[in-house]
Amino acid sequence: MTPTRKTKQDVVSEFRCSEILAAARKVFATRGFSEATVDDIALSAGIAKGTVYLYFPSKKDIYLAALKSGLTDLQEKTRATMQAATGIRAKLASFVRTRIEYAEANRDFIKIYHSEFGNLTNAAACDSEFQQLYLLQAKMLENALNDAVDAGEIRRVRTDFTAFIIYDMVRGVMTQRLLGWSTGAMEDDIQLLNDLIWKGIVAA
Amino acid sequence: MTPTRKTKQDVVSEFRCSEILAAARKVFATRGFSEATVDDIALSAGIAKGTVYLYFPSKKDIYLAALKSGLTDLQEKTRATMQAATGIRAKLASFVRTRIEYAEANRDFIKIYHSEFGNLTNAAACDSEFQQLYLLQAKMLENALNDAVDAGEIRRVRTDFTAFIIYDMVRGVMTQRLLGWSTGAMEDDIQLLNDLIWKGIVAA
Amino acid sequence: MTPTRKTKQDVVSEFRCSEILAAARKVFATRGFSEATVDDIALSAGIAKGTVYLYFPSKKDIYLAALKSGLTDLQEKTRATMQAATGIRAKLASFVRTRIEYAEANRDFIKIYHSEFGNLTNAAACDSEFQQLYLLQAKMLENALNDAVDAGEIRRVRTDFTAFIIYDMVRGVMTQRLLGWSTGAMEDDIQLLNDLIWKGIVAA
Amino acid sequence: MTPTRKTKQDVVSEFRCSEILAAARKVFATRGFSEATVDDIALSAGIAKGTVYLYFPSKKDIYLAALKSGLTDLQEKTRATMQAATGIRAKLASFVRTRIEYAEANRDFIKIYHSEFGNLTNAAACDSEFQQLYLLQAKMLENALNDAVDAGEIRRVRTDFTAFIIYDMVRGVMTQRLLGWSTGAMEDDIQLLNDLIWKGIVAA
DNA sequence: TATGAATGAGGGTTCATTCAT
DNA sequence: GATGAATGAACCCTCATTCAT
Repeated sequence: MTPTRKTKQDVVSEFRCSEILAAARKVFATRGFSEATVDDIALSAGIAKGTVYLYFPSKKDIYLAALKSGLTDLQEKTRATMQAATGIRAKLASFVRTRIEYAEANRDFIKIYHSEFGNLTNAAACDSEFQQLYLLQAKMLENALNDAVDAGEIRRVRTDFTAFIIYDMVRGVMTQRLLGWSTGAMEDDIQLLNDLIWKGIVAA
Repeated sequence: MTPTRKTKQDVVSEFRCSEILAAARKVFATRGFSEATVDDIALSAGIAKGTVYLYFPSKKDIYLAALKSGLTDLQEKTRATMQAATGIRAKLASFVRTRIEYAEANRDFIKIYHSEFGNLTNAAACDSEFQQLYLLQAKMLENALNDAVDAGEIRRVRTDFTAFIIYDMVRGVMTQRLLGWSTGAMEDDIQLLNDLIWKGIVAA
Repeated sequence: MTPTRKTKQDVVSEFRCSEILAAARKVFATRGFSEATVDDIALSAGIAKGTVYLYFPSKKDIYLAALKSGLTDLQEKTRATMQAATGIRAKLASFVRTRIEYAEANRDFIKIYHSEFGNLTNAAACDSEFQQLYLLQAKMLENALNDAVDAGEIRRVRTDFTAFIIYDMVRGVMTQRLLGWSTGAMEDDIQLLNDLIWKGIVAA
Repeated sequence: MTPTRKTKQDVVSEFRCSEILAAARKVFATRGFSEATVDDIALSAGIAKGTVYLYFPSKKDIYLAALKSGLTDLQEKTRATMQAATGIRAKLASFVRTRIEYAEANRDFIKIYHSEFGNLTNAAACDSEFQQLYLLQAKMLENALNDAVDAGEIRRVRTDFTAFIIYDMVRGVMTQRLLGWSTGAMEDDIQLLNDLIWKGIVAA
């Protein structure tokens, strides 16, 4: 009936791809790109090495696909929840909560994500599309901040700069929690982070 | 009791080491650890590959030494300026300024530093002493915050958590500037960052 | 005694075989044995890779079959036209014309043929039946030459040696024409080659 | 004294290169390019695989170097003896003798040479400089023939075509002898070949 | 019979490390 | 100490062959 029906082949193929990507995320998260071998990934996915190459043309492509799929997913979830929220305070809270919850549920991806972010200054990454994907994350915040400034909700600040800083605050909390450095419950961390973003360090 | 007088050999040896480390920082910053070769480093240092191994037992050790020396340096400079400052606001401002100025002057090191920080969750880094070195950075902040809370300078917050967040805000600005993403002058960035740390996003 | 009647299966099977061999000749001629993949051949034959293995047990066997079928064909055509000719001069002319025309019409096969001939000294080819097939080609010439010597048509020479040389002269012209190195029309080349075989270089 | 004195390094380096090339010729002659492995060559040269890559950037380059050095050598020897000979008959005899003796003394190289010649029609070889090197061989003959025609020593023929044919006659004899197909002594083969080139098949 | 996804052995190449000079 | 040639382990990727459907 529906014209774009997936064939059984497509379903199997997609399944294999996602299996490989899941295995890849685990391996890359543990070993990093360079230390990970394609054999590791294949083994972890329970398939033979050659099979991996039926679905991805190179190790680098596996890595990028793993990164991109997670990045797109996170990006979309963030966008959706921010859009659903009303007012800058709620929007910022949505940004914070969505991402910290996502990190909790996708630890392997977040490790790769942050690792790659740390390497953003390498020659290899500089001309890649990934800088753009990263910038996009901050841009969402910036747009929300711009609207809030226009609406008089918050004071006038350099919104691009502020957006990055909020982005980094959230990233830092993700890392703390990933490494088990945070002593608090996730809800406490979220609330405190919201608080700091909103009120700053100083006493009210 | 003979004081630890440096022999001429020691001086030459130290000089070679620092030359190699400087070259290594440049190479690692450009290529990343895995893509960098010992030949690259030797070439950049103007010596032969074998000579490198007279001063460092392995490539990994060069990397760690480059990281450690920079980290210790940054740590010490931060500590000193914070100690010289009076009051939490001044201390935080010292933390911010010292680090952002350091990043501006030591771009190669900061690239390695941030790259490694991104990989902190890798198996390789997990059991290393480097987690401790990173934690130490935040600990300085935490201590200052604790003092300030005790003195009633700022409201009572989870100081460990807050310290990390401030640390990450500063790290984020370093990255922005390193990548040329920041549109402002360094002084403006420093001031705005101080402002945001102190007052938060919302209008005062 | 039932004659060897071909079943429908046999016909289909033979057809598939010849299709695969035709595709194989094209691919092997273009890429050479090692660079050609079974996938290339299957694709060129318009069938799936697995299907190839229903008709040939291995890549090497496809190659040998392609070589052998062409070789047998060429051999038979050469034999027939030489037999039909009367007198050594006419027989040699038949040999020359048949082969050069065949090369013109079966470029793919000739490429493989000459390539394999060049590899005749390789360990792989040495113990094969192909040396015999090659020798057979020259043997036809040798027999004709022997008859001519016996009949007093030509002077007494080492006919085995001479046969090889004539064989090589023809092969050389095939190659020239295949590579587009010959500046003349085919008929001119044939005539001149006959001339040189018969009269040698020196002026009559 | 002489400014372009070879350092010891250079001598050792050249020696290694020639050792590797000698080993490569043996291996390539036995197995052919594709079946030969770099390990085979290294083993045959008595060095480690990695060492090969200190002297040649790739397997292909080893092959081409082996081919080129032999080809240049053969070319130069042929040129020199032809130049020293007076009259077309002597020049042709020089061409024949030089090459057949060379083949006898450099069997490994000749195997590669003829194998490569057989592959000349492959896509890979078509745009290479090697076609030119091959053409050069025939060109020497062609020039000599042109001079002879001008001097009235021989009848007027298409000298380019004739040159190729003589070239192929010699090549054929080389192959015969390499394969042990020739029943005669080398001197006999040389004389008979000269004879056939000069007088043709027919009785004088 | 036909398919094409899956396999895994094999090879070219790199590069950290060693060691004779 | 300084050198850089030599080593060989390790890894990415290819592709002939198999086999479940």
